[in-house]
Amino acid sequence: MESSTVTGGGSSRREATRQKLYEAAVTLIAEQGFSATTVDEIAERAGVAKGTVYYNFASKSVLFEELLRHGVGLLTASLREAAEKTAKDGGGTVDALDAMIRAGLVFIERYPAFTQLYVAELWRTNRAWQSTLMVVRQEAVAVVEGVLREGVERGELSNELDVPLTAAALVGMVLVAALDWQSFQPERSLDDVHSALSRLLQGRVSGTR
Amino acid sequence: MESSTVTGGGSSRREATRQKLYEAAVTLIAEQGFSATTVDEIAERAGVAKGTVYYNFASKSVLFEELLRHGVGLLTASLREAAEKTAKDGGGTVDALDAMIRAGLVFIERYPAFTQLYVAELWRTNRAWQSTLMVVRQEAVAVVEGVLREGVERGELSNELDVPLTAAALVGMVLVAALDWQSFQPERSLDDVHSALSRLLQGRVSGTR
DNA sequence: GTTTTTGAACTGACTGGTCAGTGCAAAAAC
DNA sequence: GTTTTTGCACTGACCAGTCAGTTCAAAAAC
Repeated sequence: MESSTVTGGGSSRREATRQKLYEAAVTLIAEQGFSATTVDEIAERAGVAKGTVYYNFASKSVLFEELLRHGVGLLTASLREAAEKTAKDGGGTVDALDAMIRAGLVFIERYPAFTQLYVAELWRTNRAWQSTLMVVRQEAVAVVEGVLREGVERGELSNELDVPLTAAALVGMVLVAALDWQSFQPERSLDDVHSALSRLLQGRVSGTR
Repeated sequence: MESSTVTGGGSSRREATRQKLYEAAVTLIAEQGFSATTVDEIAERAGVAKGTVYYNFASKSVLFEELLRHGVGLLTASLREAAEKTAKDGGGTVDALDAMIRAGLVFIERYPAFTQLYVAELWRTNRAWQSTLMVVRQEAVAVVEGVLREGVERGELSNELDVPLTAAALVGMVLVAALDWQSFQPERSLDDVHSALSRLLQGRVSGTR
């Protein structure tokens, strides 16, 4: 029986184990933080022995770094797809941003633990995995920046717009609103959250109507 | 000389020691996280003996909780003051929001470590200090929600506006933009950041001019 | 003289990482 | 077709080190 090659990685027994370890680690680290999560816990949750963790990953930190890369890879792919699909359907820049907001919300709804963990670690300094985190952050923000920049070039967005800062602000808006939604108002629908953010993006906050 | 710490002024000798401990703890925990920070480190950084930590605080967790309460107290006071001052000067709701954004940025510029730590812990679950965190979060968000709600009542904001979600989104926008600013573009001025966020708030993103 | 701080020793529980050994399915040898 | 070998993936007991929290006599500050 050979490789039913799923995207990017082979599907050996080993790969399945790694996947289980990712899933176990992401939940535990999101809840407790990296340091408070023990390798024993991760192994137990994944249903494997502790030694297996070290057979598959060089160290606890390396497991975490690869988890980060894996997760952000999924996010950027999703954002990029949303932007491209909008462009192909003849939508403008604002439509693309709106589609990316929705894609971001869908991602966070699906992988809340990863999002939580990412936010918690992103601005720490002096950590072993800081360089990985920087790279991975830039990948994600770059997608948003790209759409903004193109919008400015095409005259659809104000040329006074500060691309990097606005990108960060938009990402933050979605991130925090979504985490708050998940944590404190889980009964709300994704559409609710999306329309509230959409309204904010399009400046339809002021005015009585 | 008072260095920038999250604590306000104290009077007794004991209070001074507590402040030194807060200051040491906030930096270390922001950088490394709660679990990775040892009590020995905190004591050393504060320049006191380990025994002093336990003379002043019942435990490491209690020290952390009191730190949280104090820091968020300062933030909410600052936000509230900004909103009230704007109201007194005859500004509208949007002006009040703008003033609060600025107040938030000033706070984050002054206490970056506290902000970082707060964001890192806010959405965690199953932590000992979760209830403290919830209370403290609500205090802060309530200020923003209050201004939004009043704006809707006075017809200055759309009555379709989702108050809690918009409040969370605004807070997130400021938080993430500011942390990104501090971490990745520290050369930018506060005014730069403020005007970019202000533009976003007022929907002056679209359009060429 | 009372409050606060010191500083070093100690405990008991926990943690990241190691390693000799097991299980097993496919390949090789017969 | 049966037996033997190979080597990958996994196991779990074990180790050396670490940390929160305690204790306390003595000093310092007030």
